[in-house]
Amino acid sequence: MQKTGMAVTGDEIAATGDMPTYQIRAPPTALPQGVVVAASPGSLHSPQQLAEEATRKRELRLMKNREAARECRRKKKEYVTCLENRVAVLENQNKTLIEELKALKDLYCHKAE
DNA sequence: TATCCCCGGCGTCATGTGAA
DNA sequence: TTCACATGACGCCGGGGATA
Repeated sequence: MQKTGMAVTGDEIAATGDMPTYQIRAPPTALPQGVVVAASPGSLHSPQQLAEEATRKRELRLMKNREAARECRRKKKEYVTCLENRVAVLENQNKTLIEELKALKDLYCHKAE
């Protein structure tokens, strides 16, 4: 089973502290190989043809859902990575602010003396 | 080396949701 | 209301580390 390419580059998830705007890929313009477009319902007659049509529809649905599930997992993973990056950024900011506060307190104490 | 356990990825089904 | 798509839940499978 082939893998689809990533829609978002690493740069877009860079730890800037901002939430990235996810780029959703445009839907494929052509059906994958092996998928046969169903004949129009009016051209079906025998029970066998109906059964084949039903099978074709089911396979098409399964294939689309397979792809959708992959894409969904990819996006979820990307989202989690983004959150982890944001956590790291905020932790750094917090550390910096605490140090800054400490420095200001020291300064204030020395001036007060 | 064999076995166990955990984890991540996958396919499928059921269901929610928005658009036509 | 119907349809297509997105996503949560579930079970299965294979890889890799830990242990006897």
